[in-house]
Amino acid sequence: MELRLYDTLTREKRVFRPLDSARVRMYVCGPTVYDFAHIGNARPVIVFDVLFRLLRHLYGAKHVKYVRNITDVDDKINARAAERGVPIRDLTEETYKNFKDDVAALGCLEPTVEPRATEHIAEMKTLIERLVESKHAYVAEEHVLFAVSSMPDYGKLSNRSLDEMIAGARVEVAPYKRNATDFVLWKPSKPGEPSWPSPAGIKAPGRPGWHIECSAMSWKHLGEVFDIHGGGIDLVFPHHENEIAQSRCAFHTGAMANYWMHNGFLQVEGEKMSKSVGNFLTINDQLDHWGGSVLRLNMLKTHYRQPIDWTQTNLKEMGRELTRWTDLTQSNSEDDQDGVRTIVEALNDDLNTADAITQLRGFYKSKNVSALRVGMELLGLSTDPKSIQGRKHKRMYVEAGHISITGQSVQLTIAPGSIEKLIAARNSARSARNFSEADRIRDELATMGVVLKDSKDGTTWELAR
RNA sequence: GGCCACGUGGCGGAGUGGUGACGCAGCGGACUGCAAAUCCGCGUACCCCGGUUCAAUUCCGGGCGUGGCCUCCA
Repeated sequence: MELRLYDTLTREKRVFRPLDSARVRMYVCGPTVYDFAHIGNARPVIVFDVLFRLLRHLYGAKHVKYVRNITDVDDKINARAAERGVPIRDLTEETYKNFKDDVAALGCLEPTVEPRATEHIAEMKTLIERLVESKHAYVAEEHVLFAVSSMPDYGKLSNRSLDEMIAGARVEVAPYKRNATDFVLWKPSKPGEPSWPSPAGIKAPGRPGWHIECSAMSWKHLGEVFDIHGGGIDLVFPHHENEIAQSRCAFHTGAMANYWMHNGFLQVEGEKMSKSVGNFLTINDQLDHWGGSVLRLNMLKTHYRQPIDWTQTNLKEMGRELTRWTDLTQSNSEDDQDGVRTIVEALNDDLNTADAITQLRGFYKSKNVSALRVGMELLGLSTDPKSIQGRKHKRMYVEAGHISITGQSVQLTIAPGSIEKLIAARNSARSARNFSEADRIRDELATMGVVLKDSKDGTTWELAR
């Protein structure tokens, strides 16, 4: 089956055909760097990482360009920097670094380019000048505004008409706007706010509006029209709608991107995630409790367009399932391309990761080690057993006769040699049918986190999960 | 209020106009001194009401519920 993707604009699954198969181009809206990214932010990052991996597989790694921007100029950033009394640049750099660490822990490849808004002011101004020249934008009170009425099919992506939007407008309309739905391309900066010389003959220094940066960065790195544009479903309106308006009107094209993909929202324990409810989960915090692969698997077990409920129960379940898989992948195996083919087949159907995971379960059940391993790798899931536990959880691993510990240092209460001695003692008690002594030793080991497994080939042990 | 999604067994979660995916839990069994782990087996679900159809969980309409957007939030 060929790759088919659901396109928000046409509201249907369509066979994916890149404009240029030697250069598949994808743009995804990245974070605004003012605070730790939350678990909801992780969804598009993971989902589009899977798509990136799939496209690399289908078209070759060198033929796919994935651009994910960093928004480092924004009112929330200004506010947070002022609140903390730190320079804006320090805040955005620190936050970006944290984001990068989080995303790497989630098993995501780095995008081909990670452009920053502040490094594309020139491109934004060029776009704004063009829009003003072609009467798609106008200057009013030192702002530049996009004239929505200049674009007949504005609203197509979010499927809303101008009349509806005007009727439904709940915000008070700024007096300098010609039309209630016109949006800001450039606005004046107050003293202390980041500012640049303004375009369109405006004397006062200013800064860009929210939407123009993505039009500028996608243009710079991918061209006027490209293949895929992705992001969270909440960005459909107004952000993506406005990006389309800016780019299409600036370049006089019929489309900005050929496929618009949007991931669904996430809830936490059945409730909307919000700081006031107190269930606001950052990626960083979740990584304390779970390895990145567990978070990733938990995210991918639901199709990307479906809503997802982020719960402890599910995370536990995924942690256990992943443990079984990673344990199995430690055994030797021959290369097996069936695994890749099967997973690609599942993903080709609009990135059906849930089905892909079902296929992995089949590989596990049939003990197809190689297929399981390559399948997991294609989904970006680590096959390393150490990737299960979070940073705060200590787990010991027995490797080549040594015990190694992940996470912070722990007090070793027993050495591997002593474990062997206790097992021997227990086994002699068992052969003497002294089961109370045998069970006592087993319990003693259990309190140290050592779990015994009796098989006909003898007794083995592992650390409690 | 307007627009848009979603509603599947105890839980999670695919999918389909007509043979009950898959995982967890649960139950039964094998193995075991007993466990643990593992393996085998077991489940007639598709929010409600209409309509279309030989046949609907799947299509259409209405209702209810949940969520999202309409305020620079993935």
